[in-house]
Amino acid sequence: MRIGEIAKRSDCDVETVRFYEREGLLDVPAREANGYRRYSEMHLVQLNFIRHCRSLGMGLADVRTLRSFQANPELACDEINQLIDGQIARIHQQVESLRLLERQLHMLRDTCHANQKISECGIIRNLTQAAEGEGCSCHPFGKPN
Amino acid sequence: MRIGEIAKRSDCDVETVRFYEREGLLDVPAREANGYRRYSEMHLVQLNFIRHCRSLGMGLADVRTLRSFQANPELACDEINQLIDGQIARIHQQVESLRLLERQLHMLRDTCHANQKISECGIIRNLTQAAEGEGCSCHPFGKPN
DNA sequence: CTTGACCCTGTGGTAGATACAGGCTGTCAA
DNA sequence: TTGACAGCCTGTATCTACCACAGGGTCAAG
Repeated sequence: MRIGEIAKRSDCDVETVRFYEREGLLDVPAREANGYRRYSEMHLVQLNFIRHCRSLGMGLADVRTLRSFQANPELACDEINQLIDGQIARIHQQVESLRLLERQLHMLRDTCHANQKISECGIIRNLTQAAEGEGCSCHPFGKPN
Repeated sequence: MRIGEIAKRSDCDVETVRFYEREGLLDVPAREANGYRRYSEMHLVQLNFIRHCRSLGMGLADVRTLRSFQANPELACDEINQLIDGQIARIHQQVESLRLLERQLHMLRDTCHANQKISECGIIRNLTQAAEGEGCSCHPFGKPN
């Protein structure tokens, strides 16, 4: 199949397929006489594997690692477990900080309900006061990373 | 104060301060005779405001918008509410999809506990099978964005 | 007089794509 | 036959929000 078809069948962009090839994640395909890429079913499996890992939030470096593990089936799978555990920890961490963020935003939002002038807007006042180090009426803000 | 001090007092990097200036988020400071940037307390408030918004997960475009609102206190604050509401929706969305992701990763992790060979590893098998379109023993995987 | 901590500009890199520019190939209809 | 249009090619630039240099200037202390 050609690049347009494999892209459609794996639900991603044509440019993304070429990008994965450049990155060494997807095997280099054969070429037709006119220079067009010619993909096999194996490429489709590879591409779906990559997209699946990406949908689990893994970075391309992790995908590369998993693919090399696949290529060496005699190795022990401790490293795979570690990789997945690391991924779980990262995601958990992200969830926690985003939930905190969500609560902070709700509190901020509650400081302004009515349609009033900006000079009286609780949100702007809140954000500005925090910036002036005068504390904040709705919560103790965290520092950016 | 000089750039090193304002950076330290707003808990960010010197390069980041120059970056905000280039991006037009932080007012251009005066210069000393030797060319060094000279900041006032006003700049510190501006910088803290930016860092505070960033800590709430807002993008620099939103910060720019908020700063322009600050500069026009006679406007109604409907737009500010919309901006914050949009931010809340984005964060909520992110939390939800990450929580789903976390559950999926836990299920995936549960398919491999023992120290065994990769050829028998449930994780690799799971990821590969999903890629082959044979379904997945632990859950229905979502597609990447 | 040298060391070391600052500061300057400018450029390039990160992740994971996305979006062209500019050009070739292939197929269909008028 | 000609023209339109979709699809493919390479290569480069763009995006976010910075971080990390290189290569150089400035300044106070020892």
